[in-house]
Amino acid sequence: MKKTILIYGLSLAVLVFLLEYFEYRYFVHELSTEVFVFFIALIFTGLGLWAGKKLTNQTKIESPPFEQNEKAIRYLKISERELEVLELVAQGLSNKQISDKLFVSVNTTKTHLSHLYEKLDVKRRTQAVEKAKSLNLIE
Amino acid sequence: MKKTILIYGLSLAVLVFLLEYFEYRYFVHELSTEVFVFFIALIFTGLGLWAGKKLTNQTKIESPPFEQNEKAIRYLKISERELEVLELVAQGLSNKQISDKLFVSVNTTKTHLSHLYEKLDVKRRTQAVEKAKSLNLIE
DNA sequence: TCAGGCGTCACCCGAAAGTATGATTTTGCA
DNA sequence: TGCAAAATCATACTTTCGGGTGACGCCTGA
Repeated sequence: MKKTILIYGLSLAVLVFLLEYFEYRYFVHELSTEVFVFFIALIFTGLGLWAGKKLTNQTKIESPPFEQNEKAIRYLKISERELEVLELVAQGLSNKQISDKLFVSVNTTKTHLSHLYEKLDVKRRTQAVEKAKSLNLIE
Repeated sequence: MKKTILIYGLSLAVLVFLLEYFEYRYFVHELSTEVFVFFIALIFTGLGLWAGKKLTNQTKIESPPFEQNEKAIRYLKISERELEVLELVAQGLSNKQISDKLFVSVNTTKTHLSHLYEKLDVKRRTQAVEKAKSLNLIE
């Protein structure tokens, strides 16, 4: 980001300098002002395109990692443990497998899930996963 | 896309015309060439940025739609009906709801699902959805 | 200090999901 | 036309889920 802006600024300065230099020394008598302006326009359009690409690319790499995540989780009052269970459910694990992974009993997992269903306002685990993903709670 | 290019071209033409017009008539004696070039650079950088944004946005809307979809489905020998069931499962519907939606009995839905599990090499519906999405079979 | 949230666990029960097997009809293709 | 795959349904059985209820210890903030 900073680098992009820096490069853009430098290019701008250098180009302005060069163009003026050549304008004064050689071109002004041979080329019309239209052509001069055209080249400047062309070059800076290119620079704009390049800078735009850089900037949008960066925001596209930086933005995907959640945002609403935390906010929504807090709003829904979903606890740490519940979120862990939710993530494992989303991976397609059974209650038993989740329980083993978290070193708790199946009953505990089921309790967490019940609370999750209530908070997410769903009835089944598949719906919970669906909703959680759409809310960017997980993945 | 075409519209973007058209607008860009028109803006370019109009600006070049205007700038030259003003340059000759009024500015050339009051403003330095540096300032003139600066404004042109600024304006065309903006145009470049704008055009770039438009173009990248379009490619981002056009590219996502599946590719491996069909190929993978054929490879896994997943039938029409099975795919329908799979999609409904991914939406979090129960076997009963799916059956009602497809006007078949719950047993039929379960049969389709069994076949799906076998073809996808999974044991549960949540895993099936997980795998199907990662293979771009659905969504 | 006490209420309330969190995490843990248990038991019960009914519903949903999944397995296994077999049968019939439809359909596409050789 | 005939066969294989697909689609349909059924019956029976097992496993997993999910709901409801209650309980216990821990920690935190009022």
